[in-house]
Amino acid sequence: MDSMLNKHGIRPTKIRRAIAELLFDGTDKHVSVDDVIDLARAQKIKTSVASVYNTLNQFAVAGLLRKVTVEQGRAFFDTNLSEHHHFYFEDEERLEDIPVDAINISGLPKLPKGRRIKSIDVTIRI
Amino acid sequence: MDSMLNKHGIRPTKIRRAIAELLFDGTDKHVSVDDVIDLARAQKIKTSVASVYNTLNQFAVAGLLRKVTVEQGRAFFDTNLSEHHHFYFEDEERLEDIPVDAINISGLPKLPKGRRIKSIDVTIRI
DNA sequence: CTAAAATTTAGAATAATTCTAAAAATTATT
DNA sequence: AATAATTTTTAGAATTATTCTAAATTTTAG
Repeated sequence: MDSMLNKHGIRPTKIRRAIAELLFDGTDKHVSVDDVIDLARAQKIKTSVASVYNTLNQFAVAGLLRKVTVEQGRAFFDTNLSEHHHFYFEDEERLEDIPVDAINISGLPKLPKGRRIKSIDVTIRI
Repeated sequence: MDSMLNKHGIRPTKIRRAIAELLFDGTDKHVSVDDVIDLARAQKIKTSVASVYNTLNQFAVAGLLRKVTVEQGRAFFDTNLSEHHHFYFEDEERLEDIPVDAINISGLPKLPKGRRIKSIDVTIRI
């Protein structure tokens, strides 16, 4: 786990390691800040709201998580870093991955001068 | 303007008419709540923050506006109701339309049981 | 082992939005 | 038109998610 953090330029500390272990267990997840606070509490990890925010945002900036915004208000953090899309279940306020090859996108528009693509987000609201 | 509101099941009142006139002038716009408050102030329309929120949300539910969420925090309301996609200029916090035929999407994934598509949102962050 | 630097934290601050309940406007009824 | 009933608007309080602050703690470096 430390080498994973190091590889992304993040110093492994106790809470970063603990949160990384909650999240990177090999399964794809879409967690909110509250989800992580609950998970941490369940594992008796003593931490603070501010630290969870700090850590998740650091992970996102470092490329360990993908931040997904589908609604004003709550942000989700996605542990699946490979290219993919999302279903958003509006009534359940829940995301689900769509494999990249389930949607075929071709012919991107020309970009405004001096711009490059940071990401392409496809969300199907259902 | 009244007939437009009536057609969408919205009773035309003074502020609804005033906000509708600010927004539906034939040009496509992406406005935030603050933008509308500023526009209204510039036109000497006397209204309140709560009313702008109420009105924009009513318009969105009624299908007169499309609510677009690209960042946690601020919501945008899009006056372009025809099918299209968006560039999001992250540094400027600004949206720009992408014509529907500039991106070719084919082969949608199968939906979970009992679900139907409410919308497909494609955002290219640049 | 100690000093310096970085991280964590509790609680305050902020920002966008929603809620509340009273006032005003609109619509319906006489 | 006058009055009653209903709907809308509003100011300000409340809520929610998030960020900030500055002190305490942990981690790293010497």
